[in-house]
Amino acid sequence: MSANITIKDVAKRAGVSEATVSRALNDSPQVKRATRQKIQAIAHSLGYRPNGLARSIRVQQSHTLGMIIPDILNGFFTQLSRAIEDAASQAGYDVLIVNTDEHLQKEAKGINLMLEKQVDGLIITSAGASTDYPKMLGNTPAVFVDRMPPADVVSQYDRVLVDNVQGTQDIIGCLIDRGARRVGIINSAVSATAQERLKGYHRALRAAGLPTDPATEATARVDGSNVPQMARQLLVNQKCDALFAADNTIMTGVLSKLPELSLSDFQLGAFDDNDWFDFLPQPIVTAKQPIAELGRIAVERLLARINDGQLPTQEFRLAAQIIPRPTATHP
Amino acid sequence: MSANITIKDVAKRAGVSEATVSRALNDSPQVKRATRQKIQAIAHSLGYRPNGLARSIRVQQSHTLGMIIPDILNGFFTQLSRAIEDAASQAGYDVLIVNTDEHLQKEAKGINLMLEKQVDGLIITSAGASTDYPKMLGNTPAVFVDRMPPADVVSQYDRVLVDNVQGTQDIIGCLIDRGARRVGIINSAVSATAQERLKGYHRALRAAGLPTDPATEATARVDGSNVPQMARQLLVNQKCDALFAADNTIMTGVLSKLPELSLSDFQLGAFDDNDWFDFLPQPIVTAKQPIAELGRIAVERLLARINDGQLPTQEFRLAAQIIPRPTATHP
DNA sequence: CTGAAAGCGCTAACAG
DNA sequence: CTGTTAGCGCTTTCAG
Repeated sequence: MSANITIKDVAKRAGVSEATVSRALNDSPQVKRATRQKIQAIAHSLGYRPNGLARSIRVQQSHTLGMIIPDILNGFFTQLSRAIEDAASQAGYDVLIVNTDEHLQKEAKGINLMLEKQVDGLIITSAGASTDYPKMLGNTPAVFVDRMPPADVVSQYDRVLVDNVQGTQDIIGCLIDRGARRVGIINSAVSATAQERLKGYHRALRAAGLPTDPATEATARVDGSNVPQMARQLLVNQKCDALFAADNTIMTGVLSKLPELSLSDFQLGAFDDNDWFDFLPQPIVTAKQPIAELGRIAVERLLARINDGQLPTQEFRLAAQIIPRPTATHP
Repeated sequence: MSANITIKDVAKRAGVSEATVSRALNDSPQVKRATRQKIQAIAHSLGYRPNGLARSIRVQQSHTLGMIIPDILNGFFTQLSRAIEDAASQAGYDVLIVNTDEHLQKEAKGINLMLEKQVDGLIITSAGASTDYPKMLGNTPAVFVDRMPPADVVSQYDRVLVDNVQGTQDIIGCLIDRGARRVGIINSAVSATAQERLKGYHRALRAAGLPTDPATEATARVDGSNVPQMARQLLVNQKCDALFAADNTIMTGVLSKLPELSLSDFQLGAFDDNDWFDFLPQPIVTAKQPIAELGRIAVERLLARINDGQLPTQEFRLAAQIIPRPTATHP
């Protein structure tokens, strides 16, 4: 951000006022064709580049969206961020991304940062239910994706999520159809989502007339560090014949433990799909989230709210697609 | 970016001038302790949030770095972006990310965007050798990571890369040590990098006294669409007993084709490592890039250049670490 | 220690 | 169709 050439330089060089240059550069129809072209030519030859900050500050909007995600290394969020970027850029908006590492403090810092950068709106995947979002956000529009805002303020925000209950129920149902009689679950630590997935798990068991057993239900730490040990606990000690991992990270933890357990004849299910699951010897039944859709709707909704702050808030629930995996290629 | 409360509001409320508020908020030592605390309290109670754009425009720097990457879905770049974000934020800089999808046009648009947003510097993983960076960038500092800038302007920019020759040579050498006699390569389309990796491949063959054969050398399309077919060509038609994939994307293409070829007794090597490679039945020898280092150095260097535009440019070559994979766990 | 005033680069009335 | 003027929110001389 060094001594750059400004609108003033162009104006001087073109022998017109700054206002005219501004108009010409913005293709205002109310400037003579000839002048406009001349000005644009001069601007180009001078290597003029508009200062977006100055513009934003003047017009009172940045045309920029902020996005708060907990872990960019997690494939789900990488894809989500990609989807959101695509949708936003199609609407002429840029997006700023901040990683929270699931830390509330980093999240707070990130949100602050974005507000200072004057984003027009925020897309948030919350790192925790304890944050006072209304106070943090002020009147900056926000939509929550993938994770619910804290219960006491849900109704104040739009949210777009996947149907966790149904998705989980489908997976477990599929495992049972294929012969599972004792299904273990390693759930995530994210409260609302975890509850829904647990509910789906229970429903599937009940629907099949199988008993629930607290001994087959475990909850992973947010960093996943205790997952391998839990996998062992459930598959070996508890003799589960199928194991459900409630998300991406958890499934990875499970997979890392499997070789040393050297079991056979058990099934695997997981929420969130990964392309490379196709390459594994052990098939995994997954629920694939409609990530592009999630992103598209979130952006759409956020932009709508930016244009009309009074819009009533809404919840969007999208169905997850079950990928049974052992099919054609996996006999 | 709606009607927010400004420094003026705080000043009025505190009965002081805007200047004093500004000083107080920036912890200037030249404002009386009492006034400062009072002002800060008022600012807080009013929910005042500084307008970063206004500040940036005034002080002529944004404390923001821009990052241009070709594909955020590629694990290598996700990790790289993460590393860069970490390093930058530690230095008090934010980072803006733009995805190019390997499209020169998107890259140009992205760079433009960042410049308009007045980033203080740019970290670029170039999408093509044909771009006229000096013209695009003007005097905004930039460092190139992972991919060389165009040959005619290399010397104008800092670059931080991995030692592709050595890394590849190590992988191929390892495959040969384990018995490979006819090693195929599917190279990437990225020119400079590809040449280096091909060189390493040739060197390893020569060192082992093996012949090179153009029939065992293929080049993937940038989108990887023809990789599966190439894998078939090399492994089946050309009867290679080992296959080297020059990057992440290519390896994925190869893996997707393997099941239907149902071969046995062949080896796999790849540049770029992925955690999930550990879970595959077929071990893969990889060269793992020191991504955190790459990011750290890039940021360090960029910041140094921001502070001193006259700094002589430099090239950093980091060693890739070979992961032989069939070890302890893979007998 | 604090205030008044100028100005970063840009756009939006308001005149002409 | 174009110029003049004012001002977005902030920091920074320069005075006091």
